[in-house]
Amino acid sequence: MKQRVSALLREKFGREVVLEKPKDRSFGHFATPIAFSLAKELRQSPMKIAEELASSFDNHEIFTSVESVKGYLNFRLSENFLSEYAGWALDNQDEFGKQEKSEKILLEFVSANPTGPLHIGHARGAVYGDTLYRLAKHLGYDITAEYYVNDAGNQIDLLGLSIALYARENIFKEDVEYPESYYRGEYLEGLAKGAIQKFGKEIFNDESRYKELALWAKDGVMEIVVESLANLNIHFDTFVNESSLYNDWDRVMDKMDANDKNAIYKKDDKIWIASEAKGDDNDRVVVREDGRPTYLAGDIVYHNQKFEHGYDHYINIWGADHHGYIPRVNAAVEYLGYDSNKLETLLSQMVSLLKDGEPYKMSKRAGNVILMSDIVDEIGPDALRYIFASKKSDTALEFDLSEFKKQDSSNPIFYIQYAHARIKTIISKSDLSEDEIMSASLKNLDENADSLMFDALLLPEIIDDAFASRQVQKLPDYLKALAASLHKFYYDCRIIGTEDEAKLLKLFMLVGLSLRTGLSLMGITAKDYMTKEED
RNA sequence: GCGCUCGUAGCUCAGCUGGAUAGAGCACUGGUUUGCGGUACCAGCGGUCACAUGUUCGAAUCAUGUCGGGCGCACCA
Repeated sequence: MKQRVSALLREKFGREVVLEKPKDRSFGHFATPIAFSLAKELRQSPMKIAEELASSFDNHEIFTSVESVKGYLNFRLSENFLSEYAGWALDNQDEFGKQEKSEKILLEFVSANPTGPLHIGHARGAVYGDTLYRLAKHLGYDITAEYYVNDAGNQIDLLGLSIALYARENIFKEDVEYPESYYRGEYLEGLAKGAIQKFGKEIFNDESRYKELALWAKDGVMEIVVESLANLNIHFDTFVNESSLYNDWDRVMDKMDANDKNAIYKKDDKIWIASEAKGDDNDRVVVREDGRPTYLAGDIVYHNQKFEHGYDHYINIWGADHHGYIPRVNAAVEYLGYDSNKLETLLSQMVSLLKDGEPYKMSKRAGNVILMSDIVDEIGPDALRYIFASKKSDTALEFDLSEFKKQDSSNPIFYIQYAHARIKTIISKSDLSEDEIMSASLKNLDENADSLMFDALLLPEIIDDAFASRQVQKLPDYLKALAASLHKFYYDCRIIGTEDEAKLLKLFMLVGLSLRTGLSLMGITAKDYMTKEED
């Protein structure tokens, strides 16, 4: 809708036109301050220019009126245009808001180490990534969701050690001495018991076998991770194991060297990448004195593999504490001969939780972290997804769990669901059949109904904008506002038994379509009725 | 110290490709249809958009600086 108007104006004026939604709907559906920018070039007052422009739109098929007010140009869409568009949307519900973008995108997110269950910070990146993924799919992008499994390095050794320590202390009741860092948490119990069955209990007393133990256990951890993500309706297309990459390292080094003979050099018996020349603060070690590649080496191979698969665009979602890492990866990408502008790294910031105004306590049982699955148990997957999708991902966030447990309008996810349920309920309450409703005309609506219809039809451009700007929160913001419009309309206007019953119900179906489509893009299933929870 | 980032109502946050009186929820105060789920709706209260300077017809939005908070600054991952 907006694209249509915007394209039309671009053609008419021969330039990009800033199109905005007026704060007050009485000004019209869209507005532009173009006259202000033209004023300087034309050396005329903005008011005069706006008036002239407005009158040039006489008898236009899309607009019923184009008015100039204080230098703004306000457009009101014709009811023909709006009602036809609404009718099309209802006839083609699966197509509503879809586009046919053709880019191939690789989206990497979560990528938490396979050493323990996901915590609340991971959940944010997971929800953010999955929402982007759903938006992109809807827009027609060929997008792949990928999880990078860091199944190599120290943390894997630590996993083996941690399981052994857990088993020796808690199962065999030995006195054990804990090192400075190790993993803790309830999940170790299942792994320890599984390991006894698989290997026998001797393995816990043989340090040389801890690696073997860890390599087996990481798959079990990944199962826990994948399952907890599935509970949030999040799924991945591909998993890439870090451990599988290192045998490609020599080839990748040669590739960088071939592209730029200064890319890789030896110093102090170590191999370095000259990342400083590409904007990093320092050069970085990629192979240690003893020949073991660093983590960065793995990531270089991984990104080389990504680019060799030939996507048009790459998106990484990382925890904000990794932001200092961006320049060195970009440097490597360039040394590999690829355009680092195609690699976009988005950050997901920290989360702190409150419950009834007090800081949420980390549980000892979980290992002094807040487990994602505990929060899901507490407020449900829908509320969790809503919270993380509704806040800008790259700024720190604090939220209170209790707000999302309430069963009333103060809880946004409840509020939106209730709007959808209201629509379903009233339609089932009406004596009219679906055919009768669908054949009604959406013309001659009063101002409030027209406004509601317009709001419902905005969904496609919200989707487009939310993905293009990577600002996923625009979608929940919109849904909340649409739900508010619906509730208000419902309150103000009687529907059943009036002569406009059919057309108003059709309007409601349209609103329901937008709500349902929007929710599904957030990985949330719309409810047809609300049940009151007793606790 | 350097880099990134944030600073908007008592609280949690939107708004930031510069544009018409600065928005929402919570909290607080008061109200609502002899009707479709009051699990809703309305109104009031509350802001020098951290501060300063600059650019502009116009700045919460852009630039520079100051102050304050967070994060990062490994051959860990």
